[in-house]
Amino acid sequence: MNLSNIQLFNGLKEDEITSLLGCLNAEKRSYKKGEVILSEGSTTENSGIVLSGMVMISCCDIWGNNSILGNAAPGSIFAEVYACIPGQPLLVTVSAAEDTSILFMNVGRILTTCSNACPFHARLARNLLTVCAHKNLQLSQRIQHTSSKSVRGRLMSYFSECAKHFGSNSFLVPYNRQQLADYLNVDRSAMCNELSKMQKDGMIEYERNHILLKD
Amino acid sequence: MNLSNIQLFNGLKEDEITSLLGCLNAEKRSYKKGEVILSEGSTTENSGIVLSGMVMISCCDIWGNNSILGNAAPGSIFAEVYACIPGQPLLVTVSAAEDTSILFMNVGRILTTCSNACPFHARLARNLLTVCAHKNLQLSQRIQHTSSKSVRGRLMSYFSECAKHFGSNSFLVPYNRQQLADYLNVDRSAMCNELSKMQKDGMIEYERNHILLKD
DNA sequence: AAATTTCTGTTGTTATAACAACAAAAGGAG
DNA sequence: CTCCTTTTGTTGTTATAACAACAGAAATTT
Repeated sequence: MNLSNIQLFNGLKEDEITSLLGCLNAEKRSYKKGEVILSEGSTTENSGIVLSGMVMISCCDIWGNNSILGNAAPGSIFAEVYACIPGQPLLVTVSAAEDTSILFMNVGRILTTCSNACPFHARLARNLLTVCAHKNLQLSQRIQHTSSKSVRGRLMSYFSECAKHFGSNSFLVPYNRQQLADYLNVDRSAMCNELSKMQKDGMIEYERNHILLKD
Repeated sequence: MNLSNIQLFNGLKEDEITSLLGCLNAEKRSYKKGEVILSEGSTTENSGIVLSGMVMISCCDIWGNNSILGNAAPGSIFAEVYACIPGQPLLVTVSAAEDTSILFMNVGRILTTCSNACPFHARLARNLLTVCAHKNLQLSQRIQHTSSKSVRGRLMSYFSECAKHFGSNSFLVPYNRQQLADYLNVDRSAMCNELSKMQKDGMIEYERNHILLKD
């Protein structure tokens, strides 16, 4: 992952980024598939940037209902909200969906101390706001995708979004079946069932994670 | 509504706020109950601050499923995300839950033009980030409250949050039954039904919008 | 105060999603 | 290649949420 392709560092030059990494105590860590990176209920000063692999952001209620809020692919940042609100316990758990390496940094520092020690702080703060706003949109979309009461409605809402995002009716879903079910808050087997009905009805064709949305 | 009590203006003095309002083309407007303030799909440069009344933030899919994402009481800001991402069409509709007055302002301006023309811009930008982060948490919570597959689970998740927020097991719900059902994505009558069962089971007592959560 | 509208609670029916259990396929490890 | 694990698809049963329809209460209007 090239650091200059990261949303958070948008508009910054390589050497400026290097200098920032020092400011923010950047530190790289690796995780095996399935490992928990940040736990619901804990606090953190650090946000993470996914360098490689993939992380899932999920929450689990006291009855054991697991819900996926979203994922973060290489280049994406997570836990930036908690960097902006010091002391706020995490409402979510972040875990590695596959072997993953993360760059942690104390992003919140740009909001408090030495706001002019580094000349690029202002730009970083603006980027952080943009990232935060986009996260907001992602959450709104996830809410929209679960607003239908039927499994089919939820799948169609999500697939339509995917198609729009990929600019094609043919796309790859970044979740396996269980994860997709947890994202849409439905039962996996009911969802598998509905997928095959939708294929019979000619709405979609699929082969594992590859979906083709018809007309 | 006293402007110095508004989150967005946190840490600013009265006269500084007055000066800012000029910078950001602030403009006050009033809406009758039920009126649409901002429409899904449109774009806006303006964010709104609720001065009095209440607004609902909702979305409606192509099949007519209406979902409430949240509300904004006096002092709260809405559409700040769209101020941070110029040109992004609204994913939601904002409407007046009762007679409401709104202060609109071009908040996004602090991110682009004249970032030093006004000495309070930096503070405002920081506040905006905080507000945005809090919105994020609200959306995460709304997702959590709909993660249970049962109506009862959703109600309990929401009520627990209310009790925590009010610091008491006795609290007022800011939604009527239909709105609460739309917030939790369940059928209203099924929800009413479940409420009375929960009362029979001794989990809650209620009288209209006043809820008492037992033990 | 009367009339109208909106909101809330109730009931019964029906559709459907959850659940459990299993078989088949795919992927990895030795 | 074979064994083992994980993932996906399928089926049947059951619980439950959606839906429709209505009555009573509350709020609003005139």
